[in-house]
Amino acid sequence: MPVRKKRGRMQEKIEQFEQMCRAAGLKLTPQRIAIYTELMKTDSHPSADKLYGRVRKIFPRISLDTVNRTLITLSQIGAAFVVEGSGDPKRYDGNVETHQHFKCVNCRKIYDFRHKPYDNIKVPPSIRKRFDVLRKTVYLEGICDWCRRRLKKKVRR
Amino acid sequence: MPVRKKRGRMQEKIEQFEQMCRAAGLKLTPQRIAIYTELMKTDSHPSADKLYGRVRKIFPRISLDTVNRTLITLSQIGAAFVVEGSGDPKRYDGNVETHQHFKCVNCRKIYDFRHKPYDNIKVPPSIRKRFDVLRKTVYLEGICDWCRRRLKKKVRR
DNA sequence: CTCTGTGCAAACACTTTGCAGCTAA
DNA sequence: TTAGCTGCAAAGTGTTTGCACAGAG
Repeated sequence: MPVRKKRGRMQEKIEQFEQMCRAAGLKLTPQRIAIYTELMKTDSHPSADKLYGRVRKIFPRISLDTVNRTLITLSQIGAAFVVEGSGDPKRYDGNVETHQHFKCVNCRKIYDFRHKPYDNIKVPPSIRKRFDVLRKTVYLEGICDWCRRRLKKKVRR
Repeated sequence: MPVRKKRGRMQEKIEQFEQMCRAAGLKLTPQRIAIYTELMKTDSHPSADKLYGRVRKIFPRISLDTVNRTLITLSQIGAAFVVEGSGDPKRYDGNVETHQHFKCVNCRKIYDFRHKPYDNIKVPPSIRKRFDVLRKTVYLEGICDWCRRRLKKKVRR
């Protein structure tokens, strides 16, 4: 894979990102672009702090807060997302029988559900060979009925 | 459902728990049993702090640290588990195309993978009716090959 | 009696918020 | 010009650790 092509793809992504920002009425600050670029350059699912370390090499005066706020913004416009579940304090489940979770991103409540077809999800061989899989689950995220009703009432923020 | 039966099931669970503790060489302290009991009484996936609040009604002198440590112990012997992903700082993913995650519980690294059959997971109607599902994914957890090799070397801690 | 488990206190890690000044549009 | 964004500082929230004593086995 020629470097040429790689650089081209990144350029393309950044242009798309700029469009997303404009569409959402967001300003294109150099910090924002730098954070987005660094996030796109890795597949290691970095935390805000990790990214901060990388972006700082280019922008020594950037603050961690900006990184944090920018990442929240990115996930709001769909340019990135928060890895499932991360960011919550540890939560425990005493039900060790097979079941799945739906988590409301608004109120953070977790609803249990059981759906038979999910019980027998097959782990692909490529994974099974490389890793010891201890747990597998289907994870759904969204807005729960209770929040949906509440959010509708205060439509215009 | 008669109270009789409910109490019976709880009793049964606690006895099983006591056996698990003995099998693991753990002492049966009243605090441990109280924490386990409270966790079993709910399906709300409480955090350590939430449980602390409840257990304290019975054990006013218990400390939050004990609750934290006990919950870790419970998940180590398989009497409970940590809800997927929770407990990590927020981590971000810039790859918005469909893919899945495997997370190593030891080093916390998250590996991307793509498994076509997982792309078209059908959300059960009961969920679709109640909730707005914004994201669905299969989540795998275990030990990665790198950690497995390292862990084997220091077998007897 | 012994060694695990507990409570306390302090340190640590991560995130959020308010504010004043800066800057992209 | 001006709304949105940034950097700084401080506070908030959750977790971890070291230590001395207590209590289960």
